[in-house]
Amino acid sequence: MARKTKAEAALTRDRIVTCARQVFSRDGVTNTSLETVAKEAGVTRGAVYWHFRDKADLFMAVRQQTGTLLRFGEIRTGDALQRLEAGLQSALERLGSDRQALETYEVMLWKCEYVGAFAGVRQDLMSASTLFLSEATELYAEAVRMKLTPADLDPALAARETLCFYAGLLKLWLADENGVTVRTEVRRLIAQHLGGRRRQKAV
Amino acid sequence: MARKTKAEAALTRDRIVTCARQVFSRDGVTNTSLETVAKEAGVTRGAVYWHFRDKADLFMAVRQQTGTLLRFGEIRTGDALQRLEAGLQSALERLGSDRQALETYEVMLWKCEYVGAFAGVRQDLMSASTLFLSEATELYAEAVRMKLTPADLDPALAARETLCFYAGLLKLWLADENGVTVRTEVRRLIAQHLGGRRRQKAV
DNA sequence: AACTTTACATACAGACATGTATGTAAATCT
DNA sequence: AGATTTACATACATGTCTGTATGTAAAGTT
Repeated sequence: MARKTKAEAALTRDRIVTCARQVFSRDGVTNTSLETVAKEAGVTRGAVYWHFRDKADLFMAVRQQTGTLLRFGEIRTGDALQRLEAGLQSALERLGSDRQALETYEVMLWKCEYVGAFAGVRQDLMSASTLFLSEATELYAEAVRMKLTPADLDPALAARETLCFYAGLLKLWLADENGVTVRTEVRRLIAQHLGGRRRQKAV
Repeated sequence: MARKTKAEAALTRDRIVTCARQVFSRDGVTNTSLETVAKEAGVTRGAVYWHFRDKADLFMAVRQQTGTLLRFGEIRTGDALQRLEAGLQSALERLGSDRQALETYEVMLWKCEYVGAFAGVRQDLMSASTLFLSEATELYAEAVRMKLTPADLDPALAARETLCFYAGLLKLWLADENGVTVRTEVRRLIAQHLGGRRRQKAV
């Protein structure tokens, strides 16, 4: 068969990643054969093995193609607590509107077994958590300095609690297709979570 | 081979479930063959297929053998907020001390793909969430009645936030083998989460 | 223009998993 | 005590997946 140009090859690679994401999110990572991914992408396993070492490698590419859902750095308006809230809100909104992000997180949180070659990926996720923690801790520290919160709020601890809240919210949101637990209340939930940090007026 | 008595058969079944849990938590559900489980339990696949219809059925048995981690009903001392806190604390403590519970939740949260025959299991988990919500909502409602919280606290919403917190905490706790995110701070985290609900003294 | 490398498709070999069918000796039932 | 069922072990039939080796025609290089 005719050899493709570099640009065409890049497109092929991208198609493989996109199809892998879709198939993974439908059938689960382990249950997906590279043959299925290849067929979906209109190529053979040869192409898949050319672009990726194995399934784990392909999975990494899926993650990278989507990137990070939550970036506090992109939020620039409002006080520290508002920026925290806006960060969470925009992450969850993206889940609802961005199909690629939805599929990727569905795979990562519900359709993947973090075992063997994938155990490293879990470490990766924990690194993301660490990053979240440092950003959120900094924001909470700023909130304390600005006296937005009670003075005794521990920024690191608050950040950890927010991380737990966020991790659980993501996972439950994805599973809550019928809107019985959290999906219909995301906005209020996030607002409440951050609102609880804010200094109370009185008793 | 000699037929076993009913009691012996029950022991065999139990051994299979126990070994399945261990192997699942080591290799992941999908990557585990029933042959491996059988060998580990000192039987053949024949025994496994006698006691369980297929792997999904066996997985259900693993879950049932361990049961629920969190039971607010068992907590009887303290006010409503304290009972909520004690429930969460005891659940997390059990993860640290009860190896069976640890393995089971490790499988459910990190080593299982909720796809195909397992999609139903995810619905099951959501039912558990619903149960959590109704219990927690009731406790928060009681807390409001007893004026332990600000009067405008919405019990249902607070319960949902606590559910998210709990779900994320479980998942992160399991992944945090090095204690870099939440494992070393669980007690304080839970205390803080519930403490945040309590009516503030003053500003 | 010849040479080399790329981007795949095709072919091959081996391993492994699943479900079912069948065999069987002892436990349980009547 | 004989008939029946149980609790498995064994055997079979089949499908599937992986990794690699090899082929190839055009893209890219010198």
